Amino acid sequence: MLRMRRITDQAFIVLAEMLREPRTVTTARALSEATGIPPATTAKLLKVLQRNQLLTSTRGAEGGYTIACNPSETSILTVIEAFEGPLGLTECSLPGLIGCDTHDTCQLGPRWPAISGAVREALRSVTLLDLVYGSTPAIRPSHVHRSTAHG
Amino acid sequence: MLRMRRITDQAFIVLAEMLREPRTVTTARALSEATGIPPATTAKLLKVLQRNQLLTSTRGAEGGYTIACNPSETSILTVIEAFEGPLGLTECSLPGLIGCDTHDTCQLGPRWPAISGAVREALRSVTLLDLVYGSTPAIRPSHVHRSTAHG
DNA sequence: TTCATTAGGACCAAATGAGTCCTATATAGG
DNA sequence: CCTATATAGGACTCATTTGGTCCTAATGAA
Repeated sequence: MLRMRRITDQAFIVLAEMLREPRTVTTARALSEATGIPPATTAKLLKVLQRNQLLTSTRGAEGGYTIACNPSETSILTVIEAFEGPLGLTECSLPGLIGCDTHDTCQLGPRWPAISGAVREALRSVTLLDLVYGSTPAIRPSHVHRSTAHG
Repeated sequence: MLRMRRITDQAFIVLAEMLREPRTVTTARALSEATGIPPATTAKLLKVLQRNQLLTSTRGAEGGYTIACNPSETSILTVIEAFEGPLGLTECSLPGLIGCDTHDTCQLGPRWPAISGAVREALRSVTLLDLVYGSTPAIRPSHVHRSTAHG
């Protein structure tokens, strides 16, 4: 399903903080203090990022976390899917899922994957670097409407 | 926040069912039976659609619901926002919201709205008609990758 | 050995969500 | 005017999810 929980949001905040000094080893505690996110939550979220190869970790004294990915090549979709699982708009559109409860009666099977694909693409087109230092517009103007809705 | 609950999914199923015979008045009960969605849930969801001007309702005997929008001009974003509220990727990016808890420390304020905009645009580009009878590709090929992820 | 630090769970309380149900209101038809 | 049929709008319940905490094991530097 299409969702983004608070912890994913917090992961971006932590990543943004880490990207201020890439290559540096930072402890969970330090990141918690820098961002204001509760220590235990910060620790939990860092483990997820580590398990998904976005960070490397070193245990023990002088240990901590380091950015393990190239921020200009890592899309925010990667981060989102690390926390939320594969992004689909509905249960039906999840890859590998054959059918949901109402699958036999429902009419809208075939289109969802295309729509999910479009959303996925929008998220894939934004890198971590864009997110933090939004210099290059990774999103082409034609996709972004600055007009009415979120003015 | 970015999310889509089951009830929104079910709303699309109900809408798809109604679109088979636009202009017809259908009762909640009939729609429930046709789709397999529990009657009370169907009723609830129809009320939301009605309140958002996507359907018109007639009370009393011979009453029911009718499609009130042009399916080829109504985007699925309209339906999603009817149920989920304004679509934003994070709390920060919600229009009108000044700041979240971590706002002062967090680095990624300015970019979120653009990203949300891109997702919103992807959803806005698909109409109800596309969804049900997916004839015209409302999503331009460049946005839809058919390749790896949801094969 | 000791202390700092991550790994990986189990655990809990609060919030959220799906689904139900009840009462009020409106309408067609006899 | 009465009755049966529908929607309107909530309140309510139960299960699940989620944010957050905590505990124990493993690891590494000094």
